[in-house]
Amino acid sequence: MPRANAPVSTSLSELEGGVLGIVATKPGCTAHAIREGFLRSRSSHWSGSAGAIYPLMKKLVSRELLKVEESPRGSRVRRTYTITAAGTKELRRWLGPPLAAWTAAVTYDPLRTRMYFLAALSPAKREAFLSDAVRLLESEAKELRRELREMRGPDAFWDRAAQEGTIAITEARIRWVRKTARALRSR
Amino acid sequence: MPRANAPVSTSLSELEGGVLGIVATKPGCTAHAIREGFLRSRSSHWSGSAGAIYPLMKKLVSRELLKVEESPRGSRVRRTYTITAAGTKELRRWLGPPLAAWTAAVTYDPLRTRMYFLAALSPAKREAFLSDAVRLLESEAKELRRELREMRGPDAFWDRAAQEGTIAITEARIRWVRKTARALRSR
DNA sequence: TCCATCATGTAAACAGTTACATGATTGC
DNA sequence: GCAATCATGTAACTGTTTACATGATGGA
Repeated sequence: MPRANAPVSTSLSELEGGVLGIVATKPGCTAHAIREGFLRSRSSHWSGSAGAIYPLMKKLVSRELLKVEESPRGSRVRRTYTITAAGTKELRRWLGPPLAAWTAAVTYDPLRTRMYFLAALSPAKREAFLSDAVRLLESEAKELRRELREMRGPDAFWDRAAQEGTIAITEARIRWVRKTARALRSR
Repeated sequence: MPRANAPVSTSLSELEGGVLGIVATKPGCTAHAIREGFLRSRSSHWSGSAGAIYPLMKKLVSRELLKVEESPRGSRVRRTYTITAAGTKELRRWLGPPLAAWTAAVTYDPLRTRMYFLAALSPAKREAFLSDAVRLLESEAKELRRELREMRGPDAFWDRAAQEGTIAITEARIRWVRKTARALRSR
């Protein structure tokens, strides 16, 4: 049985919340611009694939969380999006407070997942794994710091705050891998 | 057109690598036991749903990365798994070195995702968001430290190392949110 | 005898990726 | 005129979740 038209208040998924947030901060943006944001992001979590974004925009419009303005562009249409009052309400609900406990839970880290199983490698490979990890993390941190330096102006307060989070966590990962390497050598 | 039987060397997905690693460290385990591990884990990344694990075990057996032993249990069969030589090889390849750059990339953090959009909240709600986040992160850290204390013995070296990673990152998140709250107040 | 736990699985739905396909606009 | 970029979309596929369904074993 298909669910009745627009169940109104199923809570937002992470991608939906993120897209709604982007539109809220960049009113009048296109789906393409939203994609670009995901594509440029250093997080590998979402690809920003067209197949994810375009259908999602339609869905958010049909749920009346976004409104769309269509301007003709030859045989095509250019669509720009703005958040509605209902959309802002849903965005705020998604943001919290209150925050769901899982939002603070341990996050997925492919390096950590692999760490559990390093016993399967030879001692030499383990060392190489750890130094490889440090090298990659350091280049990541460097790039993140460079990005931070380019975020200027009072409007960028929350962007900078978030970026400082990525840096803090990357630096914590570096210290952690280094510490593990030391512990391994002095075992 | 279905792809030709067992393409042998498509590289492992994260879940496949993880399952292979678990079987390598717990030879003779059941699919059920692997599920339990995911279900108990504090990371919300995988649910450990039966619909993910059971078909995956079959796939890994058909790729000859795992071998299965079947023992009758009434009208059912109990299946225990062991890693094969080919499985160990694939596991090592998945673990690295060399590590792919994306394994060190910024990880997904629902708190950070929300942080980008806090301008959409009232000042009071922002403060509440941040203190809520700290509270949740601290209870997470406490639980993680408790788990660490229970990991004893020389066999648990890598489990402890990974757990120390979760703690280090959670503590970094706490400092980051606290710092953001301070910056916000003195803006 | 009954309950908790161990154990195995499937079917439908869903979210997101990959790969493809196309057109419009702007600047050189 | 041509290339880069802006822009919109679809179809097939894949990997997961959700929800359901069932049976065996061991201990109180």
